[in-house]
Amino acid sequence: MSQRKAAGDVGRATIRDVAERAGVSVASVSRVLSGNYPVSEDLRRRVMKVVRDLDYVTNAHARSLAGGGTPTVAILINNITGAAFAHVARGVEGAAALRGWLSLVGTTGDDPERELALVNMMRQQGVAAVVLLGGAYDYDEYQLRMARFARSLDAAGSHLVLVGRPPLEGDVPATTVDYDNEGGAYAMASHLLSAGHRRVLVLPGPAELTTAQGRLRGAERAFEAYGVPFDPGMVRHGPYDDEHGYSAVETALHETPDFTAVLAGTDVVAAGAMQALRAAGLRVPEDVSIVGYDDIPLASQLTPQLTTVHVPYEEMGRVALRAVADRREGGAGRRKGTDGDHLVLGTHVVVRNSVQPPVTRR
Amino acid sequence: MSQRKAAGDVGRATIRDVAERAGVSVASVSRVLSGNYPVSEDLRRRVMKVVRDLDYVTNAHARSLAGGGTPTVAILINNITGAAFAHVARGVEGAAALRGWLSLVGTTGDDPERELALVNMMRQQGVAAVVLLGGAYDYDEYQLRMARFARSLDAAGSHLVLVGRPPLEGDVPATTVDYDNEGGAYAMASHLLSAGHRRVLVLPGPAELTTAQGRLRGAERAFEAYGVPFDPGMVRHGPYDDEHGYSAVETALHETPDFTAVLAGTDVVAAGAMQALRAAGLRVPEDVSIVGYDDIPLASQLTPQLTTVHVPYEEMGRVALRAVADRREGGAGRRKGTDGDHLVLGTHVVVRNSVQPPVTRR
DNA sequence: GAAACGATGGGATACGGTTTCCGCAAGGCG
DNA sequence: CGCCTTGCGGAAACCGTATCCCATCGTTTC
Repeated sequence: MSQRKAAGDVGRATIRDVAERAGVSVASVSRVLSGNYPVSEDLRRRVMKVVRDLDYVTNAHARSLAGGGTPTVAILINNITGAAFAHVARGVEGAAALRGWLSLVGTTGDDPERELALVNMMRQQGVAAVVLLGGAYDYDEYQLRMARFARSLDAAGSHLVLVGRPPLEGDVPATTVDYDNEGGAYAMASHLLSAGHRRVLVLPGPAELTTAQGRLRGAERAFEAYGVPFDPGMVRHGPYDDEHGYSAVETALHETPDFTAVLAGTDVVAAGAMQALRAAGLRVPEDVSIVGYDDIPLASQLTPQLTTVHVPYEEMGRVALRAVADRREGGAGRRKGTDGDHLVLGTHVVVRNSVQPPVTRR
Repeated sequence: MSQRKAAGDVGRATIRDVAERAGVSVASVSRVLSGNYPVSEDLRRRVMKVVRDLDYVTNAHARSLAGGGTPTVAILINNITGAAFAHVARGVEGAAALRGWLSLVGTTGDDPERELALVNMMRQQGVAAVVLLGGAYDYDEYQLRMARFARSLDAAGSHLVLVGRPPLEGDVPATTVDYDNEGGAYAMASHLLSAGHRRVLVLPGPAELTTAQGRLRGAERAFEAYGVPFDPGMVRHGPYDDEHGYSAVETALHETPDFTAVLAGTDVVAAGAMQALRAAGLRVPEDVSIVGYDDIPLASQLTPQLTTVHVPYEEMGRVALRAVADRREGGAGRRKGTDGDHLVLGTHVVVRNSVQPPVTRR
């Protein structure tokens, strides 16, 4: 089993092969390729010819070992299938590509364990930054582990960026790019209340997810501001998917059928809710109004088009990448000074056709 | 600017640091960590303690340089926002994670140039395989370049997998995982024809995309089989997005308003078409029937729920990964023999509520 | 015409691990 | 009691590239 340098070796060509074949030193080849050192035209031509002949490409691992290499951002996403996250990822990727950075997407499958494992894996890859997408889990232990990762990434010269979740507590070296989650929910609920709705079915999402908590809080605050008593019995937690929207409405129609509007924690949940109402013979928005959250493309494709809260997901992705890029430029200079560690982007209600003033029913 | 080993060095810890601090040799540390060599319990304990203290992780680049390292699959996707591709990606990632492989997603932004650039970049990364998602462009030059990449990936010990597009012509070392694209379109069109529709607006997608071509061909064959003349004037090409669906229907309502059904090349296009019909005061499916293609979640969230062609996207992703994994196991043994280079998965029509027999209109 | 200098190319070394080859100590057996 | 295994730790040789330092050669200047 001779491993090395068989005559007709099938492995990839190395810089040494190129050098040998061109009759020059490896240093010269490296210089021709990286271009940061003057080389004679003759040498360049000779080397490039061999490079083409051998179809040589430099080994990225070796390059980054030797100090060079392209900065890479890792994007950790719960579910590649989620439209909102996909938009953030696109924002990050676009901004990364602009700077010649590489980006890498990992999927956690909604599993906190896997998320932590991936962060670790990224650390091994020596990425410039890890961007974590989506709501955090509100367990103490989870938060603690996250903080530990932030510190250890920082120690390794990398950096943690949290997108779409609240910042970590305490003095943790992480950047957060967030949006006005609670404010959006407040505005959305106000929209419903000002249309005259009083009995509102609230489907905020999973109870342990920080985004769901914020959206619920925003709704509560709106009720308070309007002087309308908030009935906790009208809140139904559950996953961010259309099945939950469907089943929650189905159950509610039996248990508390007097609601005139549904405040969904997500456009997808709203879509499920809409199906359930229709299956029960109710019209939207004539009989029941519905609003969503996120403003993913689906929102405008539903019938009726969904009134929802617009979240600047793609912009958040761009901002997140810019944050880590800037921090890199700043370098050792002002490491601590201008932390600017918590950026918050605005949200706003997009009014479409899924809300009408309530009518007495049944 | 002293680079190396300052006392309070902030860089990541190396295996040498661990060895020194534990009072053992680097070899011992490596053995403890990789676990493929017997070590005494005492040694293991000592090393592990230091590893924890220093929060050490092995450098993935160095490891893969030295021959070890985790196999990595690169997934190249046109648009991370496209639901169908996202499902394939999820399939690949799931199967990869199962084997302990890493996966990496790159986005081409529908730009053939960038796609080729990314393939090259992946080659540098030394990935085990490159999975290319989505329809190919039907330019000769493009196909040729793809073939070249397939060969050069193969020469570098990697492998190209084409998913959801027809195989490359000639003797090219690439695996193709495809679905019965034309057959699905045939079945879908037949469904419409057997319901009695004769004047059908066809929105296959971009003319230069192979998937769109296949879907159009399937439809034509169905018309032929039913003995119904196929009117090329009813075909409108355009991008795979809802805007195209909307504007195409809008125009068609002026130019050829006698159609009783829309055969969309994609569920998203169907969604756009549905909006346009409704904006024109037409009901779906009472006045006009609509069918889509892909069966992404959107299809069942629309009102009415969309009759469409189910494509096993996630399964395709899994199959694709299995194909490269198997090929790796097979190793040098039977490199050429069992090529099994072209796998085709079945499609089927999913009947929902967007089709009705036609009624005379206007 | 010689010395100083700029432009280039080559050799050696570092990057952070893995792995092979050795050597030493302990244990088993005759 | 001595010799031969067996087990485990240490030194060194790579993996493929970038870069530092030095040698060389052709110019330019005094």
